[in-house]
Amino acid sequence: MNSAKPLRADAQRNREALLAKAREVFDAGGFFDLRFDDFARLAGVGTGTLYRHFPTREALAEAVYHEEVATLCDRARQLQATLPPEEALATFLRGMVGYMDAHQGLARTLATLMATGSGALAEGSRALEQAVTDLVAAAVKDGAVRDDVGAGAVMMALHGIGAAHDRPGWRAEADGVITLVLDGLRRSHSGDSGTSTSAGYG
Amino acid sequence: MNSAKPLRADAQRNREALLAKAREVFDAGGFFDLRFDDFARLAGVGTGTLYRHFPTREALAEAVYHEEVATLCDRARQLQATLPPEEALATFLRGMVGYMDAHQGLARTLATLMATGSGALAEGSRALEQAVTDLVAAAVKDGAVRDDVGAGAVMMALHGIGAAHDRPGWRAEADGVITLVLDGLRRSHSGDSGTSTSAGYG
DNA sequence: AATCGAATTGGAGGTCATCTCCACTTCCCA
DNA sequence: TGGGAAGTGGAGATGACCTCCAATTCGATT
Repeated sequence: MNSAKPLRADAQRNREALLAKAREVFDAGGFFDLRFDDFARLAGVGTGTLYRHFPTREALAEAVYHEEVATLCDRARQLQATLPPEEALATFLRGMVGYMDAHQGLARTLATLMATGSGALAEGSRALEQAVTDLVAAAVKDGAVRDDVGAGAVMMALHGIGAAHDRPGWRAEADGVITLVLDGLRRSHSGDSGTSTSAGYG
Repeated sequence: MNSAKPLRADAQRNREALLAKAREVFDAGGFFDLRFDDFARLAGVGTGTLYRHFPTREALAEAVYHEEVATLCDRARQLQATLPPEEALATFLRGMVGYMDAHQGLARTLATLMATGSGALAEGSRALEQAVTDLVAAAVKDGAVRDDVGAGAVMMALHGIGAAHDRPGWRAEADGVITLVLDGLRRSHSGDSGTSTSAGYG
């Protein structure tokens, strides 16, 4: 996956400096308020260098995001290996909220990128989604969770939590969403939840 | 609420033209791909006029959004007046999904504006949230719905649904989220849902 | 260690969307 | 119908984004 070309020493150094500064700015939440040119200066390189390493703002975000996602995915696998399925899922989702709480700036940045539809996060998103899908699948197989609602719904809920990072009572409400999702998932697939599709808006 | 100054006839006409064209572009989903100046031309007015009426892109969005939200809020009140609380809530949420499905471009635009944190939607958001809050409150009072998770959580879920408008299986997954939320809400507030807050990420 | 080709740098300047400004036009009241 | 206030629109200033290439730095070779 990560291949092709051994970077020269100074290039490597600059790349590192850019990533480090980017992570810093991300967590501060000011990623989109900063002129991209100024960001280069902040990191101590010229604009040309910045653009050489990261052709767009999104590419830079993707690079940072990548590491974070890798951490989260590892955590998911670890939970899945050590806890009963339902508990693994619950712990992971609760943990995601905690993670976002601790990295609000990142959450904001990601939400913006998502909404912008940049597509730069496609790979990372897929990785995270795969982790969630696996957790849900295991819980379903275990019989602990209904099978008529896909993991995509859980992703949407997480997405909403991240996107709403700036609401006043964020943490409590985010925990509330997770509670609803988990309790909703646990409910044995009883007949009528009223999945009728037409309500006449329009 | 809408007060202060009686617009001159031509001004009124231009304003109308701008709003009409805006609604058109919104639903087509291309609101952010269009140069703002070109939009003025599209509507048949000069850029100066556009900026006079709507100082920013967001202001224009807000103006369009306003009418849509009013419709939705009316619908909510109507449901609340004619259906039992729980059913009113369920019908409203299902209806929201249907509405977004029918207005995907609008959904995308709103999601982008939300994430951008423009704040332009603050008023409309509050109105919608009030409607949801009322629906939930009624259902809680009726005993049909748990009282330990606020309406904010439901808003977050809706937010997530809107923000993810471009996912492949959107409609099915969106319905899934609503199902989870409704079933989660119905569940009698049983002791442990594991609302522990620290899972050791960050 | 000194040389040289190749990789990398960095910032000056081109490009383009946003927004302002004001000379002109349109409207409406007396 | 005339006067003046309200509104118009587009030319051009502003500023962010990105490209390009002369100068520099690296590291392999002798």
